[in-house]
Amino acid sequence: GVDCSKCARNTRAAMAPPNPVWSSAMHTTQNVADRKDNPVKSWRPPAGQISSQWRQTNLWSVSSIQSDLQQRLAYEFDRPSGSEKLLPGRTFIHAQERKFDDMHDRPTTPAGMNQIMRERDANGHGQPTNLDPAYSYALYHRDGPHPNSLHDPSHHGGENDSLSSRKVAIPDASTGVDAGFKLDSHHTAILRDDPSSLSVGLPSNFASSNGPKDHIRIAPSQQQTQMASSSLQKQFYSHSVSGYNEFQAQLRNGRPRMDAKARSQLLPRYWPRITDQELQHLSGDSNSVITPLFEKMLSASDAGRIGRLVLPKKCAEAYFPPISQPEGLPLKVQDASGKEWIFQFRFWPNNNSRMYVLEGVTPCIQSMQLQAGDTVTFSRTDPEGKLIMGFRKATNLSSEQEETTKPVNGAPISSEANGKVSAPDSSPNAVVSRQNKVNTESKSSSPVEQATASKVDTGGLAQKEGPGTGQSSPGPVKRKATSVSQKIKRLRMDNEESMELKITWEEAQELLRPPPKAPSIVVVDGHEFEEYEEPPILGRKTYFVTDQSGANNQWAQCEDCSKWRKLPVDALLPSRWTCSDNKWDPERSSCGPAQEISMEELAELIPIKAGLGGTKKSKTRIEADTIDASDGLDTLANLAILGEGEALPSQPTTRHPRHRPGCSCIVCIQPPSGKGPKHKQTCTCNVCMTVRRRFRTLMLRREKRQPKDTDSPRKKEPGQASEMLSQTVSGPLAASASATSSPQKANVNADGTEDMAVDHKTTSSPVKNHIDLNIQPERDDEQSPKSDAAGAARLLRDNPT
DNA sequence: GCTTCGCATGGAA
DNA sequence: GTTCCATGCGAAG
Repeated sequence: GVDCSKCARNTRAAMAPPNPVWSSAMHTTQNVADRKDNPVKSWRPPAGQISSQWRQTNLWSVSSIQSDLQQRLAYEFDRPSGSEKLLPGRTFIHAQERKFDDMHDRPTTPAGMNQIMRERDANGHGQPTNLDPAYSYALYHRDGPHPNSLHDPSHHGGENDSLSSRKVAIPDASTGVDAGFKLDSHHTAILRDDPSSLSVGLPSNFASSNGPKDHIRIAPSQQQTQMASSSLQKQFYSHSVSGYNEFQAQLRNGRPRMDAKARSQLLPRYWPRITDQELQHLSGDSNSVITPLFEKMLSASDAGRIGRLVLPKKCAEAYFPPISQPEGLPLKVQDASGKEWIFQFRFWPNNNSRMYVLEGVTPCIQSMQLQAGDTVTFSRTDPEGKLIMGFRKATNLSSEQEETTKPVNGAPISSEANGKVSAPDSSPNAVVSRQNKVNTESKSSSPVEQATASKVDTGGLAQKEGPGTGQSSPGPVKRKATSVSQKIKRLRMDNEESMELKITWEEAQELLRPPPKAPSIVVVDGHEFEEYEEPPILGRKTYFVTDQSGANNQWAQCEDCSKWRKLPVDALLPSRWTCSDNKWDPERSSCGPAQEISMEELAELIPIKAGLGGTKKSKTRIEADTIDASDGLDTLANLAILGEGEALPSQPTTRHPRHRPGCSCIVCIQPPSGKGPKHKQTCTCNVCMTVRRRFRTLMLRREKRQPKDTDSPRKKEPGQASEMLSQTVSGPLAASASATSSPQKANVNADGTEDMAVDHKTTSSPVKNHIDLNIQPERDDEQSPKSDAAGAARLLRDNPT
């Protein structure tokens, strides 16, 4: 609400044009050693100060027109919607750059950023500016390798995956969601006939529609992230990409303000993720164009007292002036408070390459109270060409919070800047930042690192060594911590996106329907894959039940009249579904006819609707479940809201943790109330086998808990447990099946309480005992006293008698 | 003995 | 296998 689009647009951010033409002769030759501890206060660009000279002699700035063009281009280039647009005039610029490239002796300069420029030229020359949201959305996601791409494949591993992975975009946002299936050829694949595959895909009815043994394999957990993120991205970019709020939200999410090709060249950890608030703060009242260049998380060495900040090679060569001598050049850098610092930009020969460093950064780092793990950002102002150094504290709520509210160098930050700060907790980054904080704290818990930190803390300012980066700590610890830090950062990048839409993948799964177009069957390694050329679409949420006769159905609610209609299990409903769409039951193909069964009966069938229609409260719940599914994204969002609501402690919980309608877990496949055929004692079906395995686990655990209680009759040998099992299990349905799928029965014997008692009895008289079918081995530790065997075991332990 | 400088080393990408 | 880069370490001041 406080964001000002006007201001934001003034603070133009841009993908940095790689290395403007630097000239070593333009830089001050003052001995940095003499001045690096004396930051220049109130620096004004007198005759040819570094940055302005860069610009004045920059071949990019041969005319004011071009300068203006560059500003404009910079802004457009940065637009998320135009991230890959190429700009008129770039041809000339490239030509100049190339010329410069040839002129300068930079023997060790790799392809680096110059390639980026050429690449851009090749890709985008002549490409018209196109701000069409859909178009730009597609562009934003089309990060796949370009035919002319020179990017290093290594840049696409790990950290970059979430951003570079190809995704399937659905043209019509109202009918589907980009599920982000990461498959070649933009295809969606469904694995068939693989009993080991995790059935977390489409609802079971979908499987049945495609063959009785079908399973949906959703391979990587990344899908959750991608689906959520891509959904939101679509919201942002497809629907109102030009709106500043969306833009701002995108920025808060920390996506890099840079060209996709630049991303492919620069390691992701150096992508500038500067926010508009930061930019606004950096630019102050001027109308300068702020061009984020890169950022770097400070290592222990960087933040230590040595005063050397190692610069990423490609960043240094791309954005800092070229240097041919190891001594390098003094660089003036302005911090967010306007204070000028002079660093020595130089390099060390290293393995036939160079290692670029900024020397003399200690005072600046200390002034900013930075430590290892924090991030410094480098930007450039246009047309002044000043280098701006910002920072982001790793432990603070958000970067904009940090830079706009915390005094820098003692200088209070303007209220204007403060006014632009959004509520930290409302932004996705808040969560992420909390994660960072946790990470930092956890890392600091290392005694070695703590000791190191205290040892290093000898500076005038409180300069504690950063988390896990004590300068003198043993190598392995330190390296490991550094690695962890990087991995955390990568995780954060993923999480930033996954937090954009609070819906779990499992929840989303319930809404996914196969695309209408029939799949082709591909056999890979003996497994049949259904390969869809289109991603799944969002459908209406339905509930899959097995009625008292054992028939499988699904139930859906009419969007108009809210009546529930029984449908065949293979019915695939669109996101908006009404009785008139009920082609399966002509008698109830309009809103007129009453429901086939009462709400009470329906409540019996739909476990998640605990107390459905039975109480006022439950009615409220079912009303709440009548979500507006007019749009797929809305459906997801509404579902997310519902999911959050259901997670509230005050809400009645279903008896099965994370129980999902339509799932095929041991609990959910049970007929309600113990009805239906009973399994034989020798049954080896999945349910019975699971029950046996669970029982064995339970017994083993109990033995571990009571290892010294040798007199206890409950102590059993593992073999005995198995033995008992064979005596005890007479089939899952005989074993308290009624407890498993009927919430209404939750308070009676068949629930976990009884299971506890049963369990207890089992130890003394196994033959008579039953097994709790609610118990799921993978959910041992969940807190569900009524249905959780672990809770039962705890009760048993606490009340051994 | 301490600090700084410059390069070397080796883990990670 | 190569490159990057965090940091170790010896030499010099």
